[in-house]
Amino acid sequence: MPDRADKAISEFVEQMGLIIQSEGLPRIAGHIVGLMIMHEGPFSLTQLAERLSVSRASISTNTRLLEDLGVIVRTAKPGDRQDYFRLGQQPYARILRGVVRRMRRARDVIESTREALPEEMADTQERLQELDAFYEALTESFLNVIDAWDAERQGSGKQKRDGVRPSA
Amino acid sequence: MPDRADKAISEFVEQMGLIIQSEGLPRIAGHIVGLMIMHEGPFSLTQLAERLSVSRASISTNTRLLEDLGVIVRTAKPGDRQDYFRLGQQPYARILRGVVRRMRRARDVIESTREALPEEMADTQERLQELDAFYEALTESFLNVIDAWDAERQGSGKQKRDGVRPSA
DNA sequence: TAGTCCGTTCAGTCTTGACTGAACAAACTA
DNA sequence: TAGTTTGTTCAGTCAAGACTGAACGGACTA
Repeated sequence: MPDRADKAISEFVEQMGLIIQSEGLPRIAGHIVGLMIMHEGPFSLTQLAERLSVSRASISTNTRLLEDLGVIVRTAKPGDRQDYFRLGQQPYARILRGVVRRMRRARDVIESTREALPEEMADTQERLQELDAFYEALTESFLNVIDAWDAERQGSGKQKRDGVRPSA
Repeated sequence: MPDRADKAISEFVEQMGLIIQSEGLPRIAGHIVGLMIMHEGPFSLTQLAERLSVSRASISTNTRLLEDLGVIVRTAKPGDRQDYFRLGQQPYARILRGVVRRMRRARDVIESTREALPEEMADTQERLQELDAFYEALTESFLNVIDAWDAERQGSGKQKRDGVRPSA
């Protein structure tokens, strides 16, 4: 493999750390995802720790986190006691779902604030309403992207839902 | 004003700090925006510092930041040497534009990585392509929300653009 | 001119949370 | 049984960056 490619790969892994970090996840989680995009794997916990030069404790914590998000999956090899990890299905959509959850929580805050306000504060109510509408539009837009992604990539599934979606 | 409303207001300001923080901005910036949603203002720098119980230095830094983003605007009162601040037009869309900028930078990383990889790594290329396509879909979706918002709220402007947008 | 009011900037402090090392439990091996 | 291997957990360390206090420059006033 040419030198240039090697450098590009390690740089990509590094950068994915920063990108993921800006989505609110630990940097090492990004490194793991980045490495798995570069090399299909699967990787054992020890391999990940060595390859990324971080402690096994960190890998354990972050693989657990990514596993909970559904971004990576834990697999096994017959006759091998180690756990192995590789990217799951639609890993990026999974990360996006986390963002949607955050927005839902924000809307809860907005809603409960509105309820507690007296009617006199009409203009405040209006500004809150506007903020809420913005979040709603954004959420809707996100879910559409996720759906389209599912429908297109999931293969034969044909999982596409219709326009109205369950709000829960 | 009833006690309950008071409590709801300060809690909202507090929560907006956390929400904005999760978008990668300082907490105090969120407090400022939250306060301005609750009370139209405008507020002077000193008023903001007192109301939020933080130093004037912090307010100066964060108003500057929000002003650069276009989220708030600096205004003046005749015969008053102080600067005053209030929410700008489409403040939420402005914040979103920052997110779009981040995604554009991520796509640059992806693109330059792909260029540096040899053709042998076909499956890696494919995974990168998939990640890039995801970002593209997301960016497109964001810009649609922003456009729709502009068109609807900007008033009579009728600024809505057609489907294809300038990629720069 | 001296004095006051503003906003900005910068060095330093402090808080948050990522990361590590070590201890541990469970599952296996000899 | 004792000894490995493997993954997890937790107290402690460390680094990034938000926030503060103090000093500064510019604009105004008397």
